[in-house]
Amino acid sequence: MSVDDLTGTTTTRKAGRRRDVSKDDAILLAARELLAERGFDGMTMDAVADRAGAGKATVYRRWSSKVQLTVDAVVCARGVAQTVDDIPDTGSLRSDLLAIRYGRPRTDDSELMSGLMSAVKENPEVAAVFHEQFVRTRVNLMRGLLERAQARGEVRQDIDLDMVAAVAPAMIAYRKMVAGQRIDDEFVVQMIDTVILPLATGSPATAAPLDR
Amino acid sequence: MSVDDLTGTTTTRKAGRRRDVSKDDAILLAARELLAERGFDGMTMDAVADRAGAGKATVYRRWSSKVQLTVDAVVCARGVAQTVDDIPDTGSLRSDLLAIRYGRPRTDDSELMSGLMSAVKENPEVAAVFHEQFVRTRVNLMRGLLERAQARGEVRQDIDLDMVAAVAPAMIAYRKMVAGQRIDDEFVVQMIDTVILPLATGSPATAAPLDR
DNA sequence: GTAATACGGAACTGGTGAGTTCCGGAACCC
DNA sequence: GGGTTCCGGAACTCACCAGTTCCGTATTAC
Repeated sequence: MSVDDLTGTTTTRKAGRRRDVSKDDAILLAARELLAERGFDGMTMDAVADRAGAGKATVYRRWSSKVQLTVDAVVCARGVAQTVDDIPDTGSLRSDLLAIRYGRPRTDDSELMSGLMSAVKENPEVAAVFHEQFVRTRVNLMRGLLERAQARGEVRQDIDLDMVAAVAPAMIAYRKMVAGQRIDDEFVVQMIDTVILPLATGSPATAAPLDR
Repeated sequence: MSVDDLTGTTTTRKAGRRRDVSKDDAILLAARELLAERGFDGMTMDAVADRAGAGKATVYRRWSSKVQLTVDAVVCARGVAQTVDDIPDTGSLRSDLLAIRYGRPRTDDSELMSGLMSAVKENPEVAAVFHEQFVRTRVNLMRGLLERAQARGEVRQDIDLDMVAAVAPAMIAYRKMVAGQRIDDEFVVQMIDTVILPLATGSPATAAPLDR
């Protein structure tokens, strides 16, 4: 017996080897990588354990099923820029939009996204976390930036915010997952200049204020 | 022996029960339905045979593998409106766009599309027919309509045709497959009026010329 | 009729993957 | 050291599914 937890209640400090918490991260990372590389069906629990340098028993000691592990892995993959507040107000919508892209040090999560698609169809639990992570967050961010630009008087008042906010996420997801093409800077800049800005500001094709 | 084919050459008319060609269609239809309902992985050959009222042996007598059957099923699912020429020139881009939707008696193929996504990732043969059927065709159609409207002077000359042509397919695919929402007339009309037309014509939000 | 072929259905093979169990060993508390 | 818990690894069960084979029957040409 020992008194060692923060609430001050008496607990039993269990004897024996303690669980190696660093393995949690290794397993989650392996799961994310395999999800991105091979998709949900292609991600086998053996492969996850192998890549994490763990035994399959260790994985199942911490997560009760493949679905639970998948959900946790995706939840823990949170990107950097979640809300409007994470993007400093640069004073111009164009710069704000470009700034999103540079707040991304982590593993390309559009891969993760397409890897999850198959699981979304048949698993409501995965679908829920997927929707929260990859749909709501992105559209909300776009919407926030548009509203901020509207407040600055940069963007028309009469646009359909929800519709316009969905354009960029849709085009990026489409190019990546459906058309199977890369999302490079060139595409993103071109899309912002020829679609998003004209739509938001109502001005012509925004003849390239080239700052790159 | 008998002389019965159209070229007049002597052929051997085989004895025995003849292959029931109507079963080809039944099998292809069953495959398409199951593909749409359960996706590629969820479509089992047993289920296809069952639904078609055929034995599995009969299916394999006609298609050598699940992949081949899938490819044929998708190829045979061709929609009605393939090219610009199938859409009569109504004189207005808005009407042209709305006309696309009404040339569609067949089973909702956005379901088919999302059901195929998983197979696209890992099967190049499926990916090729998918791309031809669901990507190239749609963007080309959009591009054709835009060019026609440009020739009428209805659409700005300085827009990025490829980019703008991709917007509608992207938003529809995104809403359906990623966001998991329905594609109803309301959404399509709203998208046309608040995104596509403003983008193409450069005019404001096209204050609803309501003709429906 | 007879031989040939297609049919539906069922049984079968072989591979794969989720989840479980067991082992010898390592880490920890007392 | 002794008891306890975790570890990696391997072997296992169980279910599912692609593809094959076989059977009794139906259809056709001769």
